[in-house]
Amino acid sequence: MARDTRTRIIEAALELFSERSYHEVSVEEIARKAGVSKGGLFHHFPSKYELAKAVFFHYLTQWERELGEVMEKADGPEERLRVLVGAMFDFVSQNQKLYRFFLEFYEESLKRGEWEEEWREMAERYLEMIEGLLRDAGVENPRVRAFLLVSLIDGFAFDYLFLDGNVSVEEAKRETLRMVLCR
Amino acid sequence: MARDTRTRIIEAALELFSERSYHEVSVEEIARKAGVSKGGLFHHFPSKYELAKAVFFHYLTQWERELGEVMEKADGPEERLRVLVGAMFDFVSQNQKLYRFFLEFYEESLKRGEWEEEWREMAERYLEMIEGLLRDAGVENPRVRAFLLVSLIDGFAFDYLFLDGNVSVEEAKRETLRMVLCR
Amino acid sequence: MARDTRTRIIEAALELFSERSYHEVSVEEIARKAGVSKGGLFHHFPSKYELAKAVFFHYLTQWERELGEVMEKADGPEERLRVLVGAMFDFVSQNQKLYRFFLEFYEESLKRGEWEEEWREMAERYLEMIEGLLRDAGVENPRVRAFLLVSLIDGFAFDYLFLDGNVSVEEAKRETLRMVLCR
Amino acid sequence: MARDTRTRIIEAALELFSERSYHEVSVEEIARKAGVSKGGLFHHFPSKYELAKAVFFHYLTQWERELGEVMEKADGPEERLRVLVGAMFDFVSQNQKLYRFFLEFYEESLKRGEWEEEWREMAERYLEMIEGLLRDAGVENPRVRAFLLVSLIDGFAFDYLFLDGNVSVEEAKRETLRMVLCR
DNA sequence: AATGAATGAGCATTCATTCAT
DNA sequence: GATGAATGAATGCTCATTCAT
Repeated sequence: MARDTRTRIIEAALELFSERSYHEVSVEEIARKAGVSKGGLFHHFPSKYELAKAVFFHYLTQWERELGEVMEKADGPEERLRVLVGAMFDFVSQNQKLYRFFLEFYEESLKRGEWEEEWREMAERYLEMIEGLLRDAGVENPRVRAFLLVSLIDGFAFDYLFLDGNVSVEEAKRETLRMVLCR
Repeated sequence: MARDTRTRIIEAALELFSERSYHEVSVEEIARKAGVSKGGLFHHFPSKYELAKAVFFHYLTQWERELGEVMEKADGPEERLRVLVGAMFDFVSQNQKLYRFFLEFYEESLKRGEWEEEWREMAERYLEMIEGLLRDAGVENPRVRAFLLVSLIDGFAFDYLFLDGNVSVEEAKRETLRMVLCR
Repeated sequence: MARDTRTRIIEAALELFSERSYHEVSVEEIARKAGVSKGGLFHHFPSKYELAKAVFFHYLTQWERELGEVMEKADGPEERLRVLVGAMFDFVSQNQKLYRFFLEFYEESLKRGEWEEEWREMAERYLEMIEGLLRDAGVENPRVRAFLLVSLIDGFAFDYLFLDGNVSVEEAKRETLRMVLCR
Repeated sequence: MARDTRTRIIEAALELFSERSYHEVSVEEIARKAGVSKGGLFHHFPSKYELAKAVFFHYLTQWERELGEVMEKADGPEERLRVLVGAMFDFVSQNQKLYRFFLEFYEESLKRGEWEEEWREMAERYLEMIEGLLRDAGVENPRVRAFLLVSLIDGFAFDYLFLDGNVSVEEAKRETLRMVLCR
């Protein structure tokens, strides 16, 4: 029951955070959508920020699991990279607004001076994984390229939101892969 | 005199919007910093949003002018592209937070259903300019690449803010250019 | 107009703080009583606590003025002491609840770590004045007695509130004076 | 077992009420400190106020017992008075904040319109005891003096909290005794 | 042009208390 | 006896905006 409510709240929050920004969504609204009272929500999460954190981790974990599954099936660095880039673009374009929430929460936590270590480590792990793939694929400067690939995806999430229709996701995947593997 | 006050407000707003997010900066604060009363500010700008718009255009215009000047001195598409990419990275890394405001305002205007023709045209002009350079440089799929280049820069602005130290801007310029020109 | 509102708020606050405790009186209530909106109240005072501070000083100043006037008319240390003790008891018994607010605010400021020099000095000045009178009257240990006299008044304010009917203020004045001047 | 929990709750509550004010200490906090659930606490006490009442009586009883023991050993009214005053000052200065809780609870109960009778009787008994000692010691107006002595102690509890360092407790005892016995 | 007093809706959070289990 | 999930009312405070002067 408790677990249920908690999950219901997280899901309601995610749905709302995906539509509007962190500051635009009120706790009241989340509670209403989850079918709990405001007090009930605060019984499960000590603050709006902590709720956002829970939402973030809930879906980050899920995303990491999905990514892992997809990549296991791929052979060789280039193929794995292709799968990775494909998954990243798919995620970004299918969860446009959710991605925005991720970036937004990222910032909010920075502002609170929380967590710098954890973020850095998480980002580092992520970057190193991509760097490894690029190195195995024989790319020069794999570190820099890994960083730029991540930037490209993050920026795409942003721009695709506003400029969509201009470019197809499939084309974007293909060109990105070509660019990133360029010798 | 009127002109002066207006400009002073815009400058104060920019400074604050460069440090904290749109919603975190209050009109009161902007007015105080500009040395005007709140009423005075609203005399010049009908709303906070319109002020943000003015700030945005003020600096966008300036940025376009600067970019134009720099690019005029460059010969040939590749050289011009090099100059352009260099200028974009410089701007982004030297005005990290300001860039965030640009993206933020971009969104705010979307929310208001104000993504008017004017803006689309601006973005289109920007993309076309880059697309033209890439085409002249003999790159395949110049349209997609132009979009991805812009995405890369936007994402870099975001990520560089949090992950800086990982990658040098100069290296980022070089690799980006190599990738974007990759045949 | 502004001054008017400010004063009206202070007066409304005082009236309420005299009836119920600091934490029991809500800002909303004060605003309503003063005929202002909550926002209006916060325009004049940045926080509930700062409003309380203003109330405190408003009446402290008034009390000091009144006390000064009364004491000027008295000759000789004993006579001045008699007048002082009389005024203190009168104030305390005529403004029972107000006195409670003073003590309460005193505490609140302590809690905020705001017991600044200013306050210590005020208390010191007060104690020294009484100490001086007692010394001039030839009392031993005038410092300790001054402190105990103040304590007695403060405690009387408290106890008189609950136990009144037991003791007449006039008798209390007379005995207090006798005790404090005891050789 | 039931008894144990009850006592544990009372002790936890006292400890917290000694540090912060009645309204600042939450039921949740008391429960946590006592190692009970909130529901468990409410199982033993129907409301926060009733818990406070229990705390109050628990310690009042203890205090009366201790005071009784100490005074039994003293001979003659003056000696007994000396012991009493000494014990009162010691208690007040060693349990500064606890004393505040007593006064605070006193008020809270007044506010609830509860108990006026009981308080009055308790206070009456207390005052009469002191009055008796003073009368036996040959003091004039023993009733008024008893009241003023109690006021002095109550006020001292308050002021000592803020102005300590100014006066030593031992000196305060001595002077108080001298004053109260003054003929 | 400019001031700043005033508004009102909105927000995150707290907390004593209830109740099904 | 005991738990802890849930409630709902209350609270201090923020802020873009309006308007009389």
